[in-house]
Amino acid sequence: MRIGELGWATGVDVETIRYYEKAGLLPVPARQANGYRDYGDKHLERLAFIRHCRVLDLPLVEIKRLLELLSEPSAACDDVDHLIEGQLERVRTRIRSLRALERQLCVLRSCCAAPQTAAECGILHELVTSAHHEAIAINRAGR
Amino acid sequence: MRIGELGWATGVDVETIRYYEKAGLLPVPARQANGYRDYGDKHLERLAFIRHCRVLDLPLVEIKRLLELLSEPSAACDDVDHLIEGQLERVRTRIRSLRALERQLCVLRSCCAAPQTAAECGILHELVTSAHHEAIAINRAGR
DNA sequence: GTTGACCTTGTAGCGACTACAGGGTCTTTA
DNA sequence: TAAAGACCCTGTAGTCGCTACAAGGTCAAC
Repeated sequence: MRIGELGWATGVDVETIRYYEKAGLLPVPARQANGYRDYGDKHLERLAFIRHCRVLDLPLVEIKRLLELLSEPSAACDDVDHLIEGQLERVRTRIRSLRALERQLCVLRSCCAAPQTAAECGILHELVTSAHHEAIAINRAGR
Repeated sequence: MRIGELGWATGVDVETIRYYEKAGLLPVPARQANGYRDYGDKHLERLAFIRHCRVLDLPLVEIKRLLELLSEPSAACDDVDHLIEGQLERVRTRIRSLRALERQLCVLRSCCAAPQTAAECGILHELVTSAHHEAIAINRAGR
């Protein structure tokens, strides 16, 4: 099948497919007589795998490693554990960080009482004040 | 003060400060006789503001808008509400997405029973299977 | 004078795409 | 047959927000 069909089958943009090929994630495919790329089931399965890993937010370099392990059936699979554990930890850290950010934004939003001018804006006032306090704190902490 | 001192006072890297200046977030500063940038309190406060907004994960383009509003005291501040609401919504969406991702990764991690080879790896097996099912689902949904 | 910290401008790179530009191929329709 | 539109190709550049050089200048301390 041609690249558009592969993209249609996997939900991956054709330009992204070409990018993955260039990045070494997808093997160079055969070509039709007119120069068009010609993909088979192997590419389809491999690209679906890559996409699934991307949905899991795994970086390409780690996806590459997983693909290597898939092609080395006798290799030890502790790398796989480590990759997934690492990713899980990153996700958890990010959730905590975003939770804190959500709380801050909620506080900030509550500074807004009613439509008014920028000069009277509670949110802007709070942003400026918080920034000022943070700069002072940095100075005290010796950054 | 020179750029290093400004960076020290705000916790922002000197290269990032120069980047912000180039991006139009910071006004072009005065220069000392030796060509070094010379910053005053105005720049300090402004950069602290920018940094604080970055901590809130606001994109630079929105920070720029907020800075504009700060310099137009008579402008209506509903833009500020919109920016903060928008950011809050983005953060919440991202949290939900990461939560789902966390659950997936936990399921995936539980596929790992013991150290074994890649051929027997429960995680890899699950990744491949899930990718396959997703590709089929995409076909059914007409993507 | 030397050394090391700091400064300058300009360019390039990171990660993961995404969007052209310029040109070729193929099918359908008038 | 020609035109139009969809699809394809390679190569380059851009997005976002930094971050890291390269090459060279400035300054203070030793």
